[in-house]
Amino acid sequence: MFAGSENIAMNFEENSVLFGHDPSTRIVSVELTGENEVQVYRRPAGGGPTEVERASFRPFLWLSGEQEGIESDPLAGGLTFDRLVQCAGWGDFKSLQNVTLRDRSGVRYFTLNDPVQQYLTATGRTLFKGMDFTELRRMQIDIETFCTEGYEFPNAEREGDHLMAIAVSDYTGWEEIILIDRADAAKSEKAALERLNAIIKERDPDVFEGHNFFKFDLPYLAARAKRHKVKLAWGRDGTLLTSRPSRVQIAEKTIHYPKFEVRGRHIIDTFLLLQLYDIGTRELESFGLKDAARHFGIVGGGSVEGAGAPDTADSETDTPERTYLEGKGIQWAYEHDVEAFKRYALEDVRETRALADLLSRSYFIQAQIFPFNYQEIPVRGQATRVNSLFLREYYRRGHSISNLPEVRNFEGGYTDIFVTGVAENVWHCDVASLYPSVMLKFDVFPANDKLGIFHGLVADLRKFRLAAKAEMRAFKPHSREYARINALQNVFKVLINAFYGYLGFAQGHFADYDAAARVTEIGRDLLKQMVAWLQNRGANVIEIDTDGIYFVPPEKTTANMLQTGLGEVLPAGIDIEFDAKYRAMFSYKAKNYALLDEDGRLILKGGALKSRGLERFQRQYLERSIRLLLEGRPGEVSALRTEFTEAIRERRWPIEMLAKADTLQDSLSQYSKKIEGNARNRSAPYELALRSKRVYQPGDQIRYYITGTKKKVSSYENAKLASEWNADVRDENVEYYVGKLDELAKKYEEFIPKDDSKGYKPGQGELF
DNA sequence: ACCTGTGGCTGATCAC
DNA sequence: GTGATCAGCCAC
Repeated sequence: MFAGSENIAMNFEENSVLFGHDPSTRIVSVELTGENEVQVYRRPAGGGPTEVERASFRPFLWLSGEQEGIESDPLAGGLTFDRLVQCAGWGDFKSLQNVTLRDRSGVRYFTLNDPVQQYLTATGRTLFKGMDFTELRRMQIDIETFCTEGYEFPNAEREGDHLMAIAVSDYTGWEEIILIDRADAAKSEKAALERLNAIIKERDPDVFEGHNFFKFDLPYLAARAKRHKVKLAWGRDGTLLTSRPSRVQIAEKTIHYPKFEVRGRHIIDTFLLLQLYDIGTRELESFGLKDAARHFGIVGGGSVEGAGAPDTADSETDTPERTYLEGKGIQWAYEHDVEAFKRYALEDVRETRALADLLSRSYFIQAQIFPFNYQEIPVRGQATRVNSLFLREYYRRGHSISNLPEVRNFEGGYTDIFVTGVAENVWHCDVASLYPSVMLKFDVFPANDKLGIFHGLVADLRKFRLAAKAEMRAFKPHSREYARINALQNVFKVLINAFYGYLGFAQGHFADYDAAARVTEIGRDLLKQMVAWLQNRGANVIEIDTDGIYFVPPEKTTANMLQTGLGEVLPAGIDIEFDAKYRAMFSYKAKNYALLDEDGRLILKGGALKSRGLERFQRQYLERSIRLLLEGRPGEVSALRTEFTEAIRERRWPIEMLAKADTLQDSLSQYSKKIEGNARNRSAPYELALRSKRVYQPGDQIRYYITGTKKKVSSYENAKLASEWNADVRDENVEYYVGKLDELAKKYEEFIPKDDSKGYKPGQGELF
């Protein structure tokens, strides 16, 4: 099928389409260092100083058709980009792109703007091959800052603000805290920055890790270094830390940040990794270091309990330091109890290290696969990563490249709801990896993929994943080997799913919208078949979404019977899993439901039930009332409502219960422009951000609450930042919040029977 | 100098 | 009041 696919069983890395065709090992970084020179940094096996290889490099671009005066080589296969232009150096490449080609209208070409991606694509090299994650020299940095009294946020440019400490640790467990002397802050701060420089030189890390590193620690350090005229020469070739504005797409959000870079090393921000992680789980309360540590069960010392199993909300992972400093603040400790201060600061780097242990492993593996520097991997989208595999293999084979697809809309998954209300004894089944299975079973692949890369990769990745999962079972769940293989099979899983998305990716050279539409169409048909089959057997189907079905089984049925029966009507290669049974389900609307599992755990799904856009009191009310409903105690709901109403009226709650958090999507200037042009309505978070002195950027969260006395107020005119709330004044709008609770309760009223007797009629359908 | 997809629900605002 | 539109967030 394609090179490397014959002998995949023994070693994943032998698949050259996936891992690149150059077997060079132990590369830790690649940098463009001259017009036609790259430096390749290597970690010798068994340790020792980092080695540097200087390699020559010819930048290239793809062209459609021969062009006068531009030397190019032909590429096979007859696709749009059928000529390859090799340049003498980076300067020539830029001028060819920005001057020569820009002036010639109608000439089609495309380039990779990242020189490292070009080099890795052309050579087939990737980072970290032959290395284990534990060999990566990771260094964590966390700063503590002194904020002048009367100000809420630290500001590196403000007179009186300064560093209090720089805490540093690394992958070996080594730690150092560099303390700044308050009595002579200026001199001491300069010395601290110089000490940091010395540490970096001495310990030679491959990676810097920090939490909110790009938006806080690094700009702060850079600003203080500038002030003291200290050069942050952190590069492996002695060059300086640099930065430029950049952005990253995280699900529906675009986050702007200053991208910092260091030659020969990588910078990883666990804040970013945390947000990427949360796309899949959506269960994090916030993206703060402490909340994340709590969520993952990271104890103050930085160790992880239960190998990253998320903890429950009430588990106690607070350390004495946190409890001690609660209320007093770290700044107080800095001035009055320096030992407690140091312990606290060290806790931060340890937590950062533990968080990076959990979250960065998958990007380490991906750096072995994709032609990007390690730092680039998390900020590139999934489909972009897939595209890079196509480009690398087609380049290697001297094959022409397809043009970008014609973008069009296509239908997605089948979603439906048959019954609303409460049901007992609910089962769930789904099709195992629906879209990949459909692609393989029904041969749905991109039409322009002449080399058959797509088919080969999806098939191989699936085999790898199954092999990895089998291999995993040989190890203890908390062992290092288990963690390594688990991370690997997870990367494969994510990657497999990315291939379907790639079909509908506007920037994918081999994307194919007809194929994407065909995949979803087959998926919808399969689901409809399953639903019909289940209904014919007497099952009561409640809700379905894309690849899964919730239903009440017919009497005297086992999951095995259903699985066998369904298996007979569905094509081979489409496998059904009956993966869960629930005591009860509350079906509300499409994609919105609650489940009570066998252990009494409540699972909420959907924006209406658990959106971050809901105020905390609404989320708590929903959680508690739905639990009552599912546990057959609906009669207690009205008491709950009274309890909440009174708490609001008597102003008993802290503002966190009432405040709402919104993410700014647009920049403030974009917002103002839209308002002026009547392109959008005013909204409270933006109005607050505009009024605030702080600089807000897209992706920043605003927590605010509503003031006033009338139930109906326009929120953008009556909003205040949660941080401006004063517990002694208590100006939250009681009528407004009681009104919100009333509306919420009303929405669910029809599902609550008058007494605790079971067997009431749900909204529609007839379950009981 | 960035970018996987579609489907669905809700709250806020505003024109009618 | 009501419907349309937008923004934000979520399921898969």
